[in-house]
Amino acid sequence: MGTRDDLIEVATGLLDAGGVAAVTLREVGRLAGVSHNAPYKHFADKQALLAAVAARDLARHTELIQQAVRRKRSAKSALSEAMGRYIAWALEYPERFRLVFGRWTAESPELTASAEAAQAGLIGLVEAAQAAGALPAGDPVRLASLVRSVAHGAADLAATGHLSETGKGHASPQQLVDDLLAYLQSAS
Amino acid sequence: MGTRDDLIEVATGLLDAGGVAAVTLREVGRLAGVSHNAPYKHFADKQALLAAVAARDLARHTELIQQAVRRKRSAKSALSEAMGRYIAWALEYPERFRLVFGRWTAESPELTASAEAAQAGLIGLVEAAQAAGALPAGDPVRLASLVRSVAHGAADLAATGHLSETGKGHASPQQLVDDLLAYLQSAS
DNA sequence: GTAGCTAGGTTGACGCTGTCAACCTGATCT
DNA sequence: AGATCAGGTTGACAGCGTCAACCTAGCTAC
Repeated sequence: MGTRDDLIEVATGLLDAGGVAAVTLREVGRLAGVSHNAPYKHFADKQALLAAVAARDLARHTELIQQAVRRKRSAKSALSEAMGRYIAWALEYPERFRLVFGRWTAESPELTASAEAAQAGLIGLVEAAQAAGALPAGDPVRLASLVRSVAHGAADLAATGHLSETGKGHASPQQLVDDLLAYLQSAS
Repeated sequence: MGTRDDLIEVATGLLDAGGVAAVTLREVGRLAGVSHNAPYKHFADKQALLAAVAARDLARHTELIQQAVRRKRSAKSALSEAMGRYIAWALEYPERFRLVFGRWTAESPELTASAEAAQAGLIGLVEAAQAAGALPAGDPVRLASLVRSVAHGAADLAATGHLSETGKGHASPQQLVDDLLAYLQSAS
């Protein structure tokens, strides 16, 4: 039971339970039933293990979004749902979210590939929405960045508790994204 | 030279230089010319030291934004500049930015006070822009959250290198904010 | 003026961590 | 059969956060 995937699995559990600080190579080994140094046979580094966790999670999540999107008819509601899933993921697994979108010192090719695939999918959605008249014309890459920034920023602020600081008037991240899409439509 | 403010200063330097992992109580003490345990006379915890760093930085930065905004005439350009400073800060001191807007386990009253002041200032800017017809009507709190989400999301993505992943078509965070403001104006 | 309190500093220890080095073992290839 | 090697082991090391105990200068109360 000391396979590479086992270690990733165990590390993911620890990450969810206690944040990135709780992911310790020794504990990962212990929970996987191997010695404290066994992880070094699969990962050069603690960073490398975390990168593998992030890459697997990002890839799975990206695919999940794309599956859900394929079932939608309206380009606008597909965009909304894609961002909704992004946000829901960030709120349900904030530690994974923070890990995936944190600073990567050693670039993992696995990770960047996943990220690029996600980005490309989003741009496709934006182009479809533009063709349907739900979004204004203009560089779809730039428009996609705008939509993504709102979703990412709202999700991050919400996940860290910095959105509801005023106490009331609390708009959910999903509502903020939908607000943006509505404003964009009325500006197109 | 082992005063509380000295320790905060030293910790901030370490944070900028090598990330939050490089901030070690022992090194802080060493650089401040005191023993490895002296920081415990001023801070209960490493967390408490980091909270103090974040609180001071957030307060200074918030005031810097408000000063700059007071000099502006147009509400819209004031909003743009406020968000611009927010973004510039995030890009220049990404580690401080990440620290300030990360998850806070032990809530520091200093910190939440600063954050609330910043939020209130932004809401005031939005209301002024609405009165000037540069932003659509609607709940100013919600609109402020939207603007803040874009700025925060774009800044975070840019600071972590996740915005320019497509290689080209790179819109700067500031451009994204201005795009949003332009769309909002044409939708008002 | 002296006794006592206290803020701030010190040394030393503890367990935990990431990481390195050395050694072992069973399967696979020649 | 012998070599290679992926994968696992134990043991060590320095650095970390933290706790406990002790020290000391300066202020306060009497």
